[in-house]
Order: sequence, then C-alpha cells, then structure tokens
Amino acid sequence: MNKEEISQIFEELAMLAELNDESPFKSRAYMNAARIILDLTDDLETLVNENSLTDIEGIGQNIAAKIVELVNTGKLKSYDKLRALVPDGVFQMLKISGLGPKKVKVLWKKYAITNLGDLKMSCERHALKALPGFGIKTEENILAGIESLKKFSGKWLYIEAQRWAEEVLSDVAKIKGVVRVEIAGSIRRKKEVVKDIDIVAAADNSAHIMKAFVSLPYVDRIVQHGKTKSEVILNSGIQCDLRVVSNDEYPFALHHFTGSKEHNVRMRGLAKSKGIKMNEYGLFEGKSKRGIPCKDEADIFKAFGLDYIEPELREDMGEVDAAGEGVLPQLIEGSDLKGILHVHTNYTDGEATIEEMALAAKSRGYEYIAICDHSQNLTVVGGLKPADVRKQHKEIDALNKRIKNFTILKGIEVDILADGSLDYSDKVLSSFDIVIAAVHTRFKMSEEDMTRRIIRAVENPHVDILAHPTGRLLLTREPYLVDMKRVIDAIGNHKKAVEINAHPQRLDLDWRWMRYAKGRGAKFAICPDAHSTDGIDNVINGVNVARKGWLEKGDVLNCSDLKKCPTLFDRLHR
DNA sequence: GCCGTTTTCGGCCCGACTGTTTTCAGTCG
Repeated sequence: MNKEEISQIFEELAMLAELNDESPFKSRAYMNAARIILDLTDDLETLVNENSLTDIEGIGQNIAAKIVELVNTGKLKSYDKLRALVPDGVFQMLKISGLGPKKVKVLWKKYAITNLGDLKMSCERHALKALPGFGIKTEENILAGIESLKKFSGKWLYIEAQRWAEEVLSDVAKIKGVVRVEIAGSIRRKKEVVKDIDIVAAADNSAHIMKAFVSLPYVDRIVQHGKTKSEVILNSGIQCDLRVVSNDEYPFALHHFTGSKEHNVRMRGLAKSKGIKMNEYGLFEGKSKRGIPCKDEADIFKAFGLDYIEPELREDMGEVDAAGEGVLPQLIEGSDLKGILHVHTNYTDGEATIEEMALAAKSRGYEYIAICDHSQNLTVVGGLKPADVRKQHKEIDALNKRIKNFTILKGIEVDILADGSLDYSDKVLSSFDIVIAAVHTRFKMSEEDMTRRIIRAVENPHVDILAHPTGRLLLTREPYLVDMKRVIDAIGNHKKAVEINAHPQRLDLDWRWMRYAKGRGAKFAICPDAHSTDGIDNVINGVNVARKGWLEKGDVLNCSDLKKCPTLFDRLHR
C-alpha cells in the first residue's frame, strides 16, 4: 500500500469522524496526518521497521498504530468497520461546496439520501426545505454545487489560474479607492495545482469595491457578496475570492490569505507562545485593542524575530524554525539561469530549427542551449537514428562557428529502454556533450521493475541528467510507480542531476522531494522541455517550484556560466 | 487524536458570510 492510498484513508477517517460527531480536533488530527504522510520523503515501511513513526510531529501512538497495520496488512480493521456503514455517495456529497458534515448527515440519516442523483431530485422537488436548517436557498446552492462538481474537477494548473488571477488583479487595481492589491493564496505560493484565486486589497471604503468586483464582465455567478469579503465563479469555472481591508491591516491580511493554512497555524502558535494574538487584522499584545504596527509582511516576521519568509516557502515544512535560526535559503531566481537545457527541434517533434531555438535563447539573454531531441526508440515523433545524430552535430558545429557569444551544446533526450539500458550504443552516446535519460514507454511496470530500470540508467556513465522522473502529467496522468527515494539516492551517489521539467503540466521532479535530493548530493537541471521558441519561457515554472523546494542557484546546473566553467557537465562525471 | 519548561488533563487559530433564524449554526478558508 503506497503513501497516496494510506493518506486517502486518513482523509476518509477525518470525514468519518465528522460524520460521527466526534471531536473536531480528532478529525483535524486525521487530516493533518493525511497531509504529513503525503509529504513524507522517508519510506513508510522503513519508518515502520525502525519504529520511528511517532518521532514525526502530528503522529502519535494511535495514528502510528494505524499506519503500522496498513503497511503490514494492507488493511485497517477499524476503518473498514466504520467505512462499511457509510455509502460512497455520502462522501461525494461532502465534496459539494456549501455542504458540510452536519448537513450531509441530516440528509443521509433523516432523509436516506445517499447519492448525488437522489440529492439533485430532492432539491428540484423542494423536498429539503422542510428540514431544520435547510431552505429554498440551500436547495439552489446544492444544485449549483452539483453542477460545478460535475463540470469541473475543481483543480487548475498554476499557469491557467495565474493568468486569470492577473486579469482580475489588474481590473481590481483600477477600481477607484484601491490603494494596494495583490494576488494571495496558493497562486502566490506558486503551488503547481490550485483550487481558487485569492485577491487581497487595501481600501477605505470596501462596499463599492465589492460591488465593482462582483460586477466584472467575466463573473459567471456570485457565491458570496459581503462588505469585506466576496466570492464569485468566473466564466472559466474557477472560484475567485476578494478580501478588502484597511491599508493598516493590509500586510496582516496579505499574510493571512497567502497561507498556507498550516503555515498560519504555526505562526499563530508562535504568536500565542509570546502572548500575542494574531489574526488577519493585526498582532495584538495581551488584551490590547491596539495592534503592533507593521508596514509590510517583513515587519510581521520581524516582530517575532524571524527573517522574511518567501511566500513559496510557507508550507509549514520547517520554514518558521529556519527563519528563526537565520538559515533560510537564498532562493534561486529566474535571472540566475545562464543556459537552457532540453529543447526539441524540427529534427523530431519540435516546431523550430536548431538555429531558431538558439537565437531565441540568445535573444532572451542566455549563454548556451542544449539541443536534446528524442532518440530512435520514440518512432512516433521520428526519434533520431545514429545517422540523424551525425547530421545534427554537423549542423551544430557550423552554427557554433557562425553565432557569436553563444554556445549550442549537443544533447539528447535518450530513451531508457524497458531493461534500463539506453537507446544508443556507447559510441553514439559518447558523441554528445550532454545526455538526458527519460522513460517514455512501458509505464505500467511494477514499482520494483521501474525503480531498477531507472536506477540502471542513472548508473550509466554516459548519463548526466534524469528527465521528468515520475512521468506525471498534472490533472491528467498519474505518475508511474517508482521508488523516488531509491532513485534520488542513486542520483546523489553517482553525482548526477535530476531534471526539474518545467513544462507546466509536468513540474517533475516534484518540489516536495527537492530538499531530500539536495541533502543526498544530487544536482538539479531546470529544463523547459521546449517544443517551440516560446516554449523556452516555460523555465520560469521550473524556477517557481525550485523555490518551493528551497533550492539556491548553486544547486542548479544551468545556473553555471559556460565561460567560467567550460566543462560544465564534466564535473558530473568526477 | 496530538501534545507537554503549566507534562497525563485540558487545551487545540480565528473570523466572515449565508441562510435560517430571531441570536446562531454551519461552512469555508
């Protein structure tokens, strides 16, 4: 049983606790455990064998025992017993916006509604309005909630959400009276997948700003329209919240609505331990109504003796402690990238020529580019045969003579075959400046087979970088089964690099693994996997997640200057 | 269910909006 499955069980245990009217704190503890398990870099089996589960903050005796049972037997008797009493449809009902455990329980127990179909019909017949706590509006909201549940998964790629957020931001900024306004929430934290858009604004008179906001032309539906907080659904289907506070309150509100929730809880806990109450309006000492003045977020952190914590780091993954000890990383920035690695050309499935890709990179201020087309195994895109490789290398040699102050590297994205061998002979492989190895076929192997396959490729002396290590496509395709920990250990042991594939749908290696990988001595390569000149700009997505992974420019290969370090990739082979 | 320099009980972050209610529970972030 893998982490995702075990995490899912704790999520359901949390919902079951709510449905069963247990202490809300119990449910919260389960939810917390679900998140911890998902973010864990250590192998669960190892932790079980070492008997060290309870060393993890948030995992006590009880939850540890449940994890042990799940890992050892693949089952959890207490969960199975509770779960059997609740129909699947009840869990689906909990996903409807506006319906929580209390109302769902009434629907289920008092009205025997156990699926979305029955719920929809009951709302249409106005059968629910007689129930205590329900009314016509509730029925309408449930119907709208069922529709959006069906229409949208409720999750969005960062770049899509970010684009819409920028549009709303610029329109809100134009509303008269708005002093400051920023995108907050998970978009500001640069999460790879987000649920909604959060915007925070500073203004004196919030009422007319709210009116202007809910009247924006691309607002499809108003969910909430209050004096200081409103929530709408945009035409695109994404939810967008606006919060308006006074200019003095703005830094606190921005921090609060940037989250994450877990980071906020941590900060509030710290505040409380110092006798300070912290909310979205300020910091208040004791019972004082007058807050500690802060002109920006940095002042808030300073008030607790903390260094400024970048939004990307606010995931409660040790950033508050690190800020207190002054050991936060100097996060990588887009301008730190000196070269572009991993682009495709019209030799395979790219749109542009080698020259067009090179000039596009040069015009963006980069010093080098590594052309990494597909190898022969990938016939669907016309992978390069050895003769094509020779032809491409000749063309690169000629271009390098012609294009000044720029270097084109001879690279390849070589397929890792099913047995872990590579798609070319040693002779062909040694003709490249840089070799990126990737899995593109046979995704459905067992975890053990896939892990061995990839590790064998990592151990191959020709390989510099392991591409998109899990093969995931966000919101589309699950990652293939692979033991990331063992793969990363192999990369570190062999002084290789792992790709941070910056295609917005990949963002693979996942940022949650980066600190572990760094600790194991792995290097990173932020690669656009560009199939056109515009695709080069994807690198920024990779920088975003690298920042979430606490990476500094020294961790990333293509932050190196090719002139200062002509054998940029040779050092990998030491 | 978790946690502990207040250590085996009694806390656990805090506030806005809605709908149904007639002062507040439920939901959400």
